[in-house]
Amino acid sequence: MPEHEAEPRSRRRDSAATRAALLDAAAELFGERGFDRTTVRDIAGRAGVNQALLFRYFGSKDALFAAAMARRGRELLDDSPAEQLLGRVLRQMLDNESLKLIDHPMYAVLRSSGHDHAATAIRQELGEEYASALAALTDAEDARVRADLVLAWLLGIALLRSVHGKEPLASAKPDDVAGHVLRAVRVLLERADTELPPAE
Amino acid sequence: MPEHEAEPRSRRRDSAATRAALLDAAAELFGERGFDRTTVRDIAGRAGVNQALLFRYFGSKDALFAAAMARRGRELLDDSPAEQLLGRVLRQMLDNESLKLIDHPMYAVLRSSGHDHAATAIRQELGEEYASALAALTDAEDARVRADLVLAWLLGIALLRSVHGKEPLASAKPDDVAGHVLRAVRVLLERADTELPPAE
DNA sequence: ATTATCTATAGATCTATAGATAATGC
DNA sequence: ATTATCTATAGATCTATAGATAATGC
Repeated sequence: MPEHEAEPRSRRRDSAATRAALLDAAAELFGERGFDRTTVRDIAGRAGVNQALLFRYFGSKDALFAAAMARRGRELLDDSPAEQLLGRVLRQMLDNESLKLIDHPMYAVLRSSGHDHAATAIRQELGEEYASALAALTDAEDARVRADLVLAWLLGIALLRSVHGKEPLASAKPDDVAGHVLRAVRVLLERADTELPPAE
Repeated sequence: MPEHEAEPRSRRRDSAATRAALLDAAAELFGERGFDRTTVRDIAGRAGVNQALLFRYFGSKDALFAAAMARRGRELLDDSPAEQLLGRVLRQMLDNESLKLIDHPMYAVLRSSGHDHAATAIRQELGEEYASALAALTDAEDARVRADLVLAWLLGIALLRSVHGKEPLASAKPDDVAGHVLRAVRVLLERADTELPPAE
């Protein structure tokens, strides 16, 4: 009988796999509950390992938070040309079927905001990179301010939809929402080569 | 020597004043640090009273949170006609000089989002009322979705500015920011009688 | 032999309560 | 006498660590 790779807790001793499992579990839980409401035991439990290993591999809860944010945060950013970044982020955020992106660091940011975590530097870095990409879309003098406003909108929409479940926004059709946002953002980012999502 | 009314802790025994002091302190601290990072001892300390009184007057930390949110939340809403609501909220949010509005329940919401507090019902109520007021500004079929998007933008801007201190947005001139937002929002709320703030 | 994993627990919080103390009103 | 306020502490967490156990690699 061959080994089932997918079996949750039949892993051999494998420090790399354990580290990765802890990072996955941490990203999910911090995204769902925020830093304070997530205990190291929750994380270790979801990862299927003992809670002491978390400290062995990451040193502290704070350091694990930072590591979890750093890992996933740059994915979309690195893969997208500036012109398509906004549309892609919107589509990821709004895709109701697969709310799998709940482990995107954005949610951890939303639910853990305003404290001095080790992850503060990483959060700022990511914010700067998103803002830069968006600012490149306009020639306006205050491009960075305009870009920050777009970023703020994205965060606000994620907050209201996924964190607070505000209706009717939470159940609105993704294309409709993205259409509204992209149309309004054109007013902000003048050089209007941001593409709308397909009508149907 | 006459009594100094302003002296922090020279109050006579006055349960109403103590209750009010606890509510004030709670609104401020929940707004600054969020629910989890604010301890009942912090609140009692800022109010200048013993921590046991908090439980005597409110029963639990959760109930105090709810009471603090309920008290201030409806002020601006009740005082503003729908057409001016957005502009006023923006001006309050963006006024750099007086960041006194940090005790507005919006910040407590931003910093304590996503948990099942006793205040959840009140938060939802307030959200509905703001959304209704904004939805009244347009004739569009999906007025409520559009209104939610405006609300999301306001929350996102507050989040990025006051909670994360994102630059250059945090230091941008209030009129510039408000101008951008109101201009873009016109695209969403078609019946465009939302007034811009004075140029200077 | 090495090292991944687990057991057990120290030490530091934090909410909430029971009951004592002290200031007011009749 | 009433009631606002304070003292002291129970009980429940939660992070982090020290040291024991057990699975792998040579």
